[in-house]
Amino acid sequence: MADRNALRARKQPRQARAELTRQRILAAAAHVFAEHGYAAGTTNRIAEQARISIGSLYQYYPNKDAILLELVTRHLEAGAVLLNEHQDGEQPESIEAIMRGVVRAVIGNHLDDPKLLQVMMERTPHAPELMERITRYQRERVAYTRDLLARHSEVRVTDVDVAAELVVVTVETVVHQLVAAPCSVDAGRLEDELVAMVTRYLTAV
Amino acid sequence: MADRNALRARKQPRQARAELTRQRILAAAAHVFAEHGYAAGTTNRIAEQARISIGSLYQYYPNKDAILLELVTRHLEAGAVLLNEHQDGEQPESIEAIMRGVVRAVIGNHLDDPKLLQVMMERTPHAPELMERITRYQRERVAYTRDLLARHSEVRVTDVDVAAELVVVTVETVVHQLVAAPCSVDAGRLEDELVAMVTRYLTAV
DNA sequence: GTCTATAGGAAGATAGAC
DNA sequence: GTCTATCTTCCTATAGAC
Repeated sequence: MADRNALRARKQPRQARAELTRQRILAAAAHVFAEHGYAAGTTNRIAEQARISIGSLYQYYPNKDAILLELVTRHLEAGAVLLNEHQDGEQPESIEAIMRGVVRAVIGNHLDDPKLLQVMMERTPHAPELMERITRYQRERVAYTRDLLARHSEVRVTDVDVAAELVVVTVETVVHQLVAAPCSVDAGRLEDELVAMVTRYLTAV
Repeated sequence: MADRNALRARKQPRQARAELTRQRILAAAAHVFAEHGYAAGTTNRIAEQARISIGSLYQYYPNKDAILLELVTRHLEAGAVLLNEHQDGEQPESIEAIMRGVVRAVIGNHLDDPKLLQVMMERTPHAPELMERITRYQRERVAYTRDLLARHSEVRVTDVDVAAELVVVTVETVVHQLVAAPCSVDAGRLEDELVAMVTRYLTAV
């Protein structure tokens, strides 16, 4: 009994430290990838930024892609959380209000680190596991949007499948562009107009 | 006189051959980049595909990025040509017809090699010359679109600057996505709906 | 002008001491 | 469990023969 407690007392701190180290590596990787890109964001630099040795890094992650994969996974999870938060207000809303919520959520999830997002996007075609995860996430969002459009009385489009695909792709990619490239016109205005565009598309007579 | 003609006779074939070799290198590079990506699309592979030695390749291009830069330049030029072709029919057209022409032109310019396009996009943030060229091209298209919207009587948007930026970004990025990722729904339908979306946005009362 | 051979350098990942 | 030192690999670019 006393032995078991002693064992637990020793083991738990170790696992907690390990989890903390993983977090440090992820945070360091996010920083390094954002600053240098994927190729120049070397594992040595990541280890240095995390203040651990390169040998230790490879004890927590088997290779460089695995680090990026976990970053992407967390990014998608955060996105899902933001979207669900907004869905929780279940009162019947206008299409415009719903679309504004979606656009805000997507912007919110991308705003903190646009350059890291760039790296994720540029690496996706080359890492099958990454590709598969992002594709699946996108499919879920399209399916959810399809149901939303099918149910909502304001929606006038003939083919909800095509419309859902178009709306999801449009919001995602346009937001990517807008947060990545600080363009000449005001960002707030562009948000308004993006919402207006998809709303008019979905509700036009 | 005879000497000059002899010189010309010798020189011209050489320049023609040289230009041909450059073309071969570009074609090979397009193929290799599309198949392997930028990093794994090595200069050795490009030379091999072009059936010349690596040493010869470096006599025509100073480095790897210069090859990609010329590919991008030609891609943008081809895009400009396609867009201008459609503008030549100067009869007053509906916004929908104009937008359909633009979307068709962008799709046409991207359809032949979506994967090469991916490589161009992924490399752009890391090569300043590339970035600058693409940014300039985009600015020109936004300016042109702004004037078009300002003149056209069907257009109802309040701020043509914001609208032009949004429309250009939307068409470009959505088309990129759609040609890159063969998605579940029909491509032709998506083209129609993309046209419908921007048209309804621009002409909504 | 085209080639072969290689310099020169950097990156990912591992071995083995502690 | 963490570190240092290094192995292996591979790429860009060049030198120098022909």
